[in-house]
Amino acid sequence: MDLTAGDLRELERLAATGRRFPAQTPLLHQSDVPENAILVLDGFACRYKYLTNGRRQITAYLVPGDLFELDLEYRLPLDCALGTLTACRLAVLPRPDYEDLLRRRPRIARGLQMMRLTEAAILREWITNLGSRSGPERLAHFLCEMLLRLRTTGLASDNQYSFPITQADLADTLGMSCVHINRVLQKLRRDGLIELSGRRLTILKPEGLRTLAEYDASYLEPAAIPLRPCVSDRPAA
Amino acid sequence: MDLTAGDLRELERLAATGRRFPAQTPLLHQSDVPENAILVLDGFACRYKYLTNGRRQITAYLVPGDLFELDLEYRLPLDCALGTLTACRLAVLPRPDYEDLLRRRPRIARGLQMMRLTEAAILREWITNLGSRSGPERLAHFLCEMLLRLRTTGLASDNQYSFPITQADLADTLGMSCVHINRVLQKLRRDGLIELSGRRLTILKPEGLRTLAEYDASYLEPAAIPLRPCVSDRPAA
DNA sequence: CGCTCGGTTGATTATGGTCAATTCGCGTGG
DNA sequence: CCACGCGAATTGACCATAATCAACCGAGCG
Repeated sequence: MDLTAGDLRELERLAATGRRFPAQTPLLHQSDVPENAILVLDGFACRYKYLTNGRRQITAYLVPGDLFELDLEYRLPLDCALGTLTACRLAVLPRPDYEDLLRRRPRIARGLQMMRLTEAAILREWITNLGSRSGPERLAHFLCEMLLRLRTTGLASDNQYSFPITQADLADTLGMSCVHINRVLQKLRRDGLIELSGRRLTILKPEGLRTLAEYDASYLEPAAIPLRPCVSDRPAA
Repeated sequence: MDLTAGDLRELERLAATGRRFPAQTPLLHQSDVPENAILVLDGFACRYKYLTNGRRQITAYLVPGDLFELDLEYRLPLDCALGTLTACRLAVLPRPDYEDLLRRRPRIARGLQMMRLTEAAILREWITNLGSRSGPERLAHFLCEMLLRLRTTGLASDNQYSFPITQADLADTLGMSCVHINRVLQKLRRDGLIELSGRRLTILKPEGLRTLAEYDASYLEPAAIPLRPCVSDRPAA
């Protein structure tokens, strides 16, 4: 992105203000009217919905650099809840500060416009994933997406990244039971595609995983707007 | 919405320019860079993706009043294709006209902002639907959503609407095989919830259908922006 | 040391997919 | 007017994928 030095300073300043939250913390719930924008600095957060039968569906991941936005004009109640998956560091931006930031930093505002397009593309990709792919394909697709998204902020070097997500959360993400997630994970391991030990994921055969998932990354291409300064100097290509 | 008389005239003028397209016509395909915005005046269109295994996933329905938007600043290639489901009448708006319309009609532009929020909410709802609900629940949810969306443009009176969608298309929408769709439809009929004959759907027990689907319409509430003048004077409440 | 959470395993069941044949509705051409 | 043909809907038989239930393991923590 074509952010100015001033824009970047602004983002650095934001990144300094992070508050810590433990894993599995609800931040906002459905039908709340949010008064803060939230920038993820560290850890994974997500949007999710509960059904009355107890099932939970995660509808989006927020990884470092992702922003939970406010709609400016209308104050619509949320259509889904927001919470952390892992321990997180979050920058909490009250509405006035958020509006002010967008006014003062038009290039950042432009970047957010792009981010919205990417977010919608990801949602459509998830619909395709849930509707049209088998268990192993679904999981493979999700892991490929995470790899690319984490790369844009330098959080994935090579083909591995920190992945401290429980299998139960994965199940809620991919619309499967956690027993089944466990078996699908084992299949990917058995096929030598991935290695998942501790809280770190290594993709052993990136090409194989992409083939299995029919992964086409073009929907993410425009996503190269790290709102969070990269940790490493240069994200892996 | 708070559109002015001038805004409405503008929309009326647009609605007069519609071109007709037969059912199942591809309009744009994936990775195209669109040069026209498209307003649906009549019939159903959709966004969809093909996988190489032949499966197709529909990711969004465009019903009369819905707009296929252009992104103004970036000319991103499409992440999914666009085509008609039924015979359609569409207003095709070349990019310059579209940009011009938004410049001249700030209230319409504001309305589109709201539309985008609703679209995203619908996508998240679909993710939940595909990931967390059984066949009958999924179908019921979809039918409830269509009822409400068609009501906003006066295309559903009471609890029935014209529904000329093939079972194969329904299958591609809900991530099931068309054999299964057929059986699920029969179950809803057998349970006295709906009647679907010819190309018309009647919801016999609206409350029952909503209960089955756990349908909560709040994600659609803000959608009351018919870009297409209502046929009837007053959409059903 | 024992508890708890997350991960793993096996057995059983259910939901939904696939294949293949049949029927129905409807428009077309003889 | 009727036979034909085509796409869509329907049905049955069989199979695969994934859910459920229940038990067990293993690491980390108070």
